[in-house]
Amino acid sequence: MTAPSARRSAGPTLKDVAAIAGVSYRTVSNVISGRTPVSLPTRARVEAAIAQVGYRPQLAARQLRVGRSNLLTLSVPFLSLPYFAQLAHAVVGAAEQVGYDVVVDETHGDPERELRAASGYGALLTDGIVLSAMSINDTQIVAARGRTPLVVLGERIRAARVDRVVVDSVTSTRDATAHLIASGRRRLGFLGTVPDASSGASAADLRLEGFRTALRAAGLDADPRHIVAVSAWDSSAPDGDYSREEGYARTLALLDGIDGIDGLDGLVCANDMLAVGALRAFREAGIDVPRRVAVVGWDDSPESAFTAPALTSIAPDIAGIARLAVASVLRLVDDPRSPPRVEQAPYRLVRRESAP
Amino acid sequence: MTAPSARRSAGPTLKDVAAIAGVSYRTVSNVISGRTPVSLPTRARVEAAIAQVGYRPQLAARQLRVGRSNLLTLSVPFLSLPYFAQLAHAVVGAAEQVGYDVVVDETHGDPERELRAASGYGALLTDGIVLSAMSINDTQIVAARGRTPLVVLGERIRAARVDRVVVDSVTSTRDATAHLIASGRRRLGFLGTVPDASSGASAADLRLEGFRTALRAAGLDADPRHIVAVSAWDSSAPDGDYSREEGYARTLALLDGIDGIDGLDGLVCANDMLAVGALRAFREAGIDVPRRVAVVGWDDSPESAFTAPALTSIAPDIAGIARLAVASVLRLVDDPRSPPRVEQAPYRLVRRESAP
DNA sequence: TTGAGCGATTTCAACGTTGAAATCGGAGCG
DNA sequence: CGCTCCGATTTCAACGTTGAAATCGCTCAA
Repeated sequence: MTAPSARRSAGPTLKDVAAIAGVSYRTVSNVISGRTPVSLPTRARVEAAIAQVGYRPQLAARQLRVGRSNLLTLSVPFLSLPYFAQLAHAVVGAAEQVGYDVVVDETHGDPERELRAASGYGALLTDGIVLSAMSINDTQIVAARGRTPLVVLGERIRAARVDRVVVDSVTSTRDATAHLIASGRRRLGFLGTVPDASSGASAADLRLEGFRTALRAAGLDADPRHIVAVSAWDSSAPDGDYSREEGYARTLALLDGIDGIDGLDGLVCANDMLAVGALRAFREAGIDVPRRVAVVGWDDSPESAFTAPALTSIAPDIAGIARLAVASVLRLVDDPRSPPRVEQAPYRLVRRESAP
Repeated sequence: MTAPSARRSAGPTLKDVAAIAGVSYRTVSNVISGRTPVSLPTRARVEAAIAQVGYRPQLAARQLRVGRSNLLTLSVPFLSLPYFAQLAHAVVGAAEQVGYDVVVDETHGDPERELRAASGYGALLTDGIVLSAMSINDTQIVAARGRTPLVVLGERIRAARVDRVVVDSVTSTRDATAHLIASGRRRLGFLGTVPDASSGASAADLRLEGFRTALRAAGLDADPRHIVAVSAWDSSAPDGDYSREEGYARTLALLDGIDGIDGLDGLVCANDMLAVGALRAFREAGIDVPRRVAVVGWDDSPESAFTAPALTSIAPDIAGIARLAVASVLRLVDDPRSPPRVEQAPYRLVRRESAP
């Protein structure tokens, strides 16, 4: 005997409730929405009927009728990286505040998937998209963008052709670098440039720029051997290239260079994951942090207070980013022709043991 | 001048495409679904028209018609905890494999929010729910459960009244504890019981049970002072009580006891976050891990390979959990009357420096 | 006593899609 | 030459909800 073609779960509808309450189904709708006045006895009967049959509104029908889903899409490279996990946490929270749920998408940093996200996934489901892009630039985003409201996180280009929420990578990394210089470090390195030039000014590029800016301001220069790239985007890496593993491997390679670290006394990392890996490499090599080399990261990921030594890091205001992103995308939902804006979220330097 | 009542974004519909292609809108639908044969020239014209107007299917309408959304809900306590971030990553990936998107909800461990998740959120949106419950038990879940297919992650009760995917907490923690005993540890402690007895056998309780089982098997006994509870659920804690901060504070308190750690030579932690906090406390107190105290965690969170010392931990097969959970919930979607099952996901002990 | 006014309720239509079934048009066959 | 058959296409209705507007039933003022 084959399964009895369980076509629909056949939940109760407004009509079922209405039949029990002895009113028109429109009245049930009125009770639920609360926008139209309903007399007290009627409301009581309807609510009883709703409870009795266990009615639950069918959001698809509502969405079809009113043209809104109260859903947002959040697209990040890797939910498994602490920064993006924190971000998702904050976005889900911020969206909830305004009555929205969040659909999470992961791009793995894949340009094609990021473009697909920017273009709206080829279907209409959510009211807006918050995209944390890592492999595509403004031009590509503008070209791909569809009708769905879109807000992009992270910097690429100054020109405001897309709504963005950014944390100033140049200035923040300059501050972090200046902090090292102020504490007497003179031979600084940078870990985490991305060799792929095609994508334009990535966050890593901007952080490197901030690094150089601080050096220049102090009349210093960086040894090119101390500017360390991570590998290009690789879909096979489970967490991309801004990983602890990558930081560990690159730092080991740096130490294995013919001259060893050759006087390096400070290392600025493009993010905390790389810094965590670097810390381990230094620890294994018996290089004392911060005595011999000071290390700073970027993200202030939750584990940074617990690494050995605890990691000095740039702490972006992730909750602020999330709030701004959600507010921006909802502004676009309300008025699609609202001109693009770039919002800045604050950051601060959190000093811990690795660069006191 | 007020905004021109931007009622709908007015995207093109099947009818618009049909008008341009000179066919009925049903034919356009046929082209898109690909289930009904369409002649080559017609298909070409339709596809051109689709591209021309930038048509994108309205998922709400499809969902209303066919009764499915191809959406799943994942409900976790905190996306900001690595374990749940990993889980979300894995669930999103597993869902994508079968054509589903994932709506993420966070309960903060709040029993009310967990019940709301179990009951299906009072509205019909997604086809099924994967719930990682931390504060409610099987009985409560069964009582609250609504029509929406539900799969629960984590153990509570053996009786299979709800579909579950579990990793055996008792056995795995027994293994971890036995590993400490095998390496010569005799005075073991456990960090992370939850004092709240009302909720029944939580994961922490089961892990404690595994801990005791291993001791008993070795003819050992635990000093009650070495069984350390974390605080009860507290909505104000940003990451709940299984946090690095909590592990740090509780371990410090343990060290501050009148007798200090009093011979403690091994510590089993209910999860990696607590262990990371404990490692820091030991480090600050100058207590060598693993020489003086060996430490094991549970989760094998990504940072555990990079802590100082690297953390020995139980590694649940998170990808496996996710696959089983998605498969289970989809089985329920297909056949709501399918009897509840409990699926076991494997785990392994990953030996690192903290307990070699 | 009647009509205006108003809160409560109902009627009607539409949102965009797909399952089911009807229709169309040409190829193949007796 | 007419009939059947079958692939291609269209027609029809329905999914469950809400905006807009119509209607109902009452109170109150003239």
